Amino acid sequence: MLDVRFIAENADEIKAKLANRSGSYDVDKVCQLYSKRKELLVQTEQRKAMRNKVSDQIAVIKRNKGDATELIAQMKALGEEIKQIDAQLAEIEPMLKEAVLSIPNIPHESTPIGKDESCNVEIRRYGEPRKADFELKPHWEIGANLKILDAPTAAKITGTRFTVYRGLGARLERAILNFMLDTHAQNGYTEIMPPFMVNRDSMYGTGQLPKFEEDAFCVKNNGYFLVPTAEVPVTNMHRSEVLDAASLPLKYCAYTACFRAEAGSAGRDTRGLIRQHQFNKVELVKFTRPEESLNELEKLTMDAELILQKLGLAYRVVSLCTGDIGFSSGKTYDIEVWMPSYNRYVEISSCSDFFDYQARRMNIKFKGEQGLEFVHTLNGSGLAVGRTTAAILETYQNADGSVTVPEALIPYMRTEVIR
RNA sequence: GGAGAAAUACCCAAGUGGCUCAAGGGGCUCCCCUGCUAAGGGAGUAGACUGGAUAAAACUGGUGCGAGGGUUCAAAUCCCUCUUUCUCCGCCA
Repeated sequence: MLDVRFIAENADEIKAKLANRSGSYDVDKVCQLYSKRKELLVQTEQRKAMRNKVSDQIAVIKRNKGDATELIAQMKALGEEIKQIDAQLAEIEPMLKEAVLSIPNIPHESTPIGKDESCNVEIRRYGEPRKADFELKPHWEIGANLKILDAPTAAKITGTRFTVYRGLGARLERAILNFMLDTHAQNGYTEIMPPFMVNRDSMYGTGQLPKFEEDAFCVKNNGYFLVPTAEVPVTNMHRSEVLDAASLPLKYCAYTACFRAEAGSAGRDTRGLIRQHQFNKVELVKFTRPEESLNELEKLTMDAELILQKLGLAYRVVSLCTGDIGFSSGKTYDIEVWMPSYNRYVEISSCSDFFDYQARRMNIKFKGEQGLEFVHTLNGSGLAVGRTTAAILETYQNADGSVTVPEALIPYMRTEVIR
């Protein structure tokens, strides 16, 4: 979230910057509630100061066996006033919080301005899209033919948008995620295996709530949420902490299954591994000093790209425009892998710099030269495993229906061909 | 799931309604003493978050004893709910 005071004092500037985002946001509401709250706060605090002072006097009188009936009566009346004002405050506080939480991050000045994804800017490309002298099949057909991906069985045991991986398919998925974790660990990321369920506070911390509740799965028993991404548990590890400045930047990588309701995407990407209710992902998370965060975003993006390079998959990097970046993000690079069945680049990683937006929301600070400051948080997929599997099957497919295992994965697969 | 105990500052810990706007240790920081080290002596160690005031400060208010409510003129202290930890029982990969 943004600083309430900052919003109140820079309302016009903020409105102008948010106008480049998609959606509309009620900055005025924040300002109104803020000034109302401030007014009430001054009133109640003056009365509390009085009460504290007189209560001390009463204590002295009582100790000297004097009569304080009159003062106690006065304080009783004052207490009623305080209670009334506090009740009004208790009504306004959650409204103000809600209003502030519903304001998204301000796009960074280097984020291209534009209304939707057509205004995203391509930064660089790597590799060549796969070409072949036979007709390339989509991964769901390759997977079904090799009996390594089984959507009908998943539909039977669970429902649509789930997949059963079988045999070398299951091993391929596991090989990819192990390869990703090992590679990131070599680049200085500490491996984390977090809970796959989180509480409500964590969902607020990273911004999935309150606005996007319908996208998440909630467990009926205890109100926990299935993680939509490892970003949620991993970033929240340091919620309400003061980090050791010398330890920054903190770098974590984590594998989790990710669970998404995919509300509003009915009919899109219904075949294959591209859009599932449950998918595997390795996530990269960083906590940095403010002045280093943009540079760390570049490095994080390259760390994610390294996976695709080692796997020999063609991709491009795109800088998302103001209309397309996520709610909490100030700047985002998407990495898009070449997917032959789509005949275009498909998102496989989203690397974002949240600046101090999440840190303020989660109260994560470090002790800097100027005293306590909010850290900057960043994260990016490194990478979505299911989509990587899909890209490998399609890119490395052979005319006979078999799939060559990319060299980097052979130690993990213990075979050179899936047939 | 059941029963009991606990949660106070960096750590340990005292404190059952008003001279506690939290005692005392330890540790840490600085200073004194000393040729150096040890020992000894002194000072500091509740910050954090919010307000008011100011050109900016100095100054000043509120909240803070696991979290949130309540009782009271007044709560670390009494009551309720929740969380976490420990002990025992049950269940269990």
